[in-house]
Amino acid sequence: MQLHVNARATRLNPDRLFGQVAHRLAVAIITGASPTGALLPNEDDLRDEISVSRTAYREAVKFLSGKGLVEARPKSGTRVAPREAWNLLDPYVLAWHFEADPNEKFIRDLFELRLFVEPSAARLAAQRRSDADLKRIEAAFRGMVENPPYAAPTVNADLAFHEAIFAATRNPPLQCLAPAVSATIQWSLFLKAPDDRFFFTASLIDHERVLDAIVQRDGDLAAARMSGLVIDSLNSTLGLLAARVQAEAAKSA
Amino acid sequence: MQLHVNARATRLNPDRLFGQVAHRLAVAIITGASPTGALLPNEDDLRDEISVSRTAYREAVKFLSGKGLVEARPKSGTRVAPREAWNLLDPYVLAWHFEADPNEKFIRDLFELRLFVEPSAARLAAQRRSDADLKRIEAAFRGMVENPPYAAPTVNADLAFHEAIFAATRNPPLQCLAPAVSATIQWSLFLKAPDDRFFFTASLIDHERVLDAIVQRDGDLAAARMSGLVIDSLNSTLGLLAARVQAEAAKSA
DNA sequence: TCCCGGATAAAGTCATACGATAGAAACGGG
DNA sequence: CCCGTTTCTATCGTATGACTTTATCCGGGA
Repeated sequence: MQLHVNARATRLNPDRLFGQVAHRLAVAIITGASPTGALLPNEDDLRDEISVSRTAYREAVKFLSGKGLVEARPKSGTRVAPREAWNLLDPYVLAWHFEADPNEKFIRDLFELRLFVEPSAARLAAQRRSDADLKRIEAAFRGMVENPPYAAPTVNADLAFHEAIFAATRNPPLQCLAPAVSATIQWSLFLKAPDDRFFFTASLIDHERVLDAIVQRDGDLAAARMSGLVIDSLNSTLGLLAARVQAEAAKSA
Repeated sequence: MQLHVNARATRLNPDRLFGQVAHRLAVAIITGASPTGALLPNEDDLRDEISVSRTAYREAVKFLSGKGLVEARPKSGTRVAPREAWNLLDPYVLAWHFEADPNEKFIRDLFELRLFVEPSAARLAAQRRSDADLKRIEAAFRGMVENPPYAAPTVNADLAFHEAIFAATRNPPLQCLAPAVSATIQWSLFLKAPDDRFFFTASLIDHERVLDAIVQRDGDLAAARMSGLVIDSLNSTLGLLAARVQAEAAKSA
């Protein structure tokens, strides 16, 4: 599974060897191909499997250990950490999930988190936004309107819209949740049939209503409308997931 | 500044050399001693400052780059990344902040985030908790009651209480915010005069009321009471911060 | 049976070398 | 004198082999 759109720099530079190794290991872990507790290929044995030096391999492991994906201990080896230890909100970890099949529970959980956070973020944005913030949000919205539905620039504008709202909250830790929101949006658009105009139009209206509330500096209204947006997006995404599951069941039957 | 309590394993093993280097660099970055865009000590020059091989140094940099603290590019050097790129919700990044002076804005921002998230988490916990979840939450509460105020076991029990609530939500991405909540608690207790019994008793009552709502499986009540708990904690912490600032101003005058 | 200590395997650290690349400086043409 | 091109060089990236440290395992002795 490959995502065609990837707005932020949440992807390791593929030119770098260590990045390729990290990506490979991470995807194996997240998809479950390497289950919890599994030993990673021994640092020496690994040279046989993929031709890469210990240096590059070790740097990749260090990178992953910082995200809680692996644990290395002398003598016992380097093992896949239990999922509870993973930093699921890390931008890289979120991005690596796109390489795996869609996990309905995970996507629901992300939407649930989003539903808790993003309306509050919209409230703060409405209250605290500067004119520059507003310009940025408006520009993103215009990008959604003026480009063809589901095209790459449109998706990027959608992501930029939500990111701009987070930026307007002036709360850096809160802003760190923007990648999680982006992930739900990308999942939603990834699952969608690219000719589904109905949802796109509805989504556009949802966005416009949020923007309007932020223009008015009406925090409560912005929060309420953002809730509506997220719920609409969740419902349509869950519908798509169900359809996908059904289609796959029919195909294998 | 040194925090005496550190419940989770959010601290790099200090026995490992690479961990010491990473810690040192991270603290320098977070305190602002190494400002944005500053070049990190050259990989070769660094050997003069602290006697460490390139290997250990590079692994430390890789570790930090995964958290957005630094950016390494061939030739141009390894530079401190802009703060917007930092993953402020990463457990390590949160922990490293304790090595710097308290940053009021940052602590306020964390509390703000907590106020958005934790009441919702409490609601879910009340709705979804298993008996085992409840046992865990109750055990943590007992740990707060039965140990002396502000002692290490008490603090750990406090952290465990909130972590258990997150665990009961059955939402792994949401659980990843537990370290951020823990950080606010640790800041609050760090700033507090260790003989302040008044706040401790009030906090205990707040916790008991939340626990009671979870026992009753009353989601709305749990959310409301958790809001109260967080707000009480925020207010007392801000008071302590103000007192601290005042004391320092008086001392320097 | 339990405890202690050595063997051992794996990660951790070091030193060195070479390759690749982007920026800087030197150079040359207009 | 200015600007584009070339060359140079500093710095990161990768590779390799040796040595150190650490934790587990296992066997011997009390």
